[in-house]
Amino acid sequence: MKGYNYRTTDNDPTTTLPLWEALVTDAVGDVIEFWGFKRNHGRVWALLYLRRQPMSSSEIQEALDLSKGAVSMITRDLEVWSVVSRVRQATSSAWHFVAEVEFMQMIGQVLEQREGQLISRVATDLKDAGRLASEQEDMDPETLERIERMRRLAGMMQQALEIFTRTAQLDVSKTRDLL
Amino acid sequence: MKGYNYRTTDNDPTTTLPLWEALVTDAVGDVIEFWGFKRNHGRVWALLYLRRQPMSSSEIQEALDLSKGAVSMITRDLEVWSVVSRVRQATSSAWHFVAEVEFMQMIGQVLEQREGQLISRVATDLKDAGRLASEQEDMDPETLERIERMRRLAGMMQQALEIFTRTAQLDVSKTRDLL
DNA sequence: CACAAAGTTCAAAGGTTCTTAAACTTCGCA
DNA sequence: TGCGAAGTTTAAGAACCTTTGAACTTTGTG
Repeated sequence: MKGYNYRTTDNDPTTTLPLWEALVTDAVGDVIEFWGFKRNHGRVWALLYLRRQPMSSSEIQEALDLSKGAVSMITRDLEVWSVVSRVRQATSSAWHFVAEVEFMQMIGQVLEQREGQLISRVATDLKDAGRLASEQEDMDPETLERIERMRRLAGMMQQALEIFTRTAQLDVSKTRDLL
Repeated sequence: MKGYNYRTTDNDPTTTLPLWEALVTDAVGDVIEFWGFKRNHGRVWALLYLRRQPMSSSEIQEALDLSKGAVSMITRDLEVWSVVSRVRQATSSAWHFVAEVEFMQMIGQVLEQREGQLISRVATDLKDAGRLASEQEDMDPETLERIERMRRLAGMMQQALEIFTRTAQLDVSKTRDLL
């Protein structure tokens, strides 16, 4: 969808990350990007989920070829969304991160939030438009009807999207031990 | 979501387009942009739908403050997607455009196409990753299990999205005379 | 406390997408 | 056929998003 590529070094990344791990992290990165998040959000989560043991920022940074700042920002996002948590390791003074498994929940939450903002604004604007149009002198009633129909269509989209997010979450909880 | 603003002239666009029309076209533009299309696709369709009579390229251009090239490209897209059609007017040698009403159909089609491409690629990559990982010497079976679980999650997303697109189209056909 | 390591922030760089303007092509008509 | 209007294509540029890298702040430990 976006396809940014900021790799500055020409080093083969497989020298630090096995191909199979790269395939998995990139695949999850693609999926998460499709849903409107950043590719690296998915890559970091997938790496932590695969490794199954806490990783430090610098380990993540090296494995995925990211900058220190990027790892800081991405892990903070993932933590806010509750899909990653921060733990202490006895052997090190640095924070380590582990993957949580509630992945669809994050997607559903953010989609519903985005959708809500959009639809409420659109509904307001279309209502205003209808009011202003009806105040016009030589207004065709058919035009007013069309505005009203668009308003209903927007509401329908909202319902459909709501159904989707609920279904997606339900499917996950149905097979709760999937991840 | 995107929100580009290339308005070069500082002229008030309401001098050429009544406020209520601008509200409607912008609202539809916002919705369509949310679905991954360009804002101006929605604006042009909404204008044609509101006006209820064929409009020439230059009329669209002036009403929505677009360039000649932009109108050409946008109308071509809309025509390919069958949400706008091109007609001849007796009074003019120029093509005119009218809005079709199958709006959700276009969204559903394009979503399913995008989704299909993505999911099939992800499925392939995760399958490859699982195969490569299982060929490793000291591979933990639990890790293989996690790759397999991600593969299943991807399939689940596909199903959920499919349900959504079908539901959205179904809702429209149920109320087929909505628009 | 001091200092070193870890973590955060943000201006600037790098990359992608969209729009425009101008060159180019096609179409309608005399 | 030749001309002008209509329409299409595309290189250049504007706007936007993401990442980086360095300065800055916080944290842990002797």
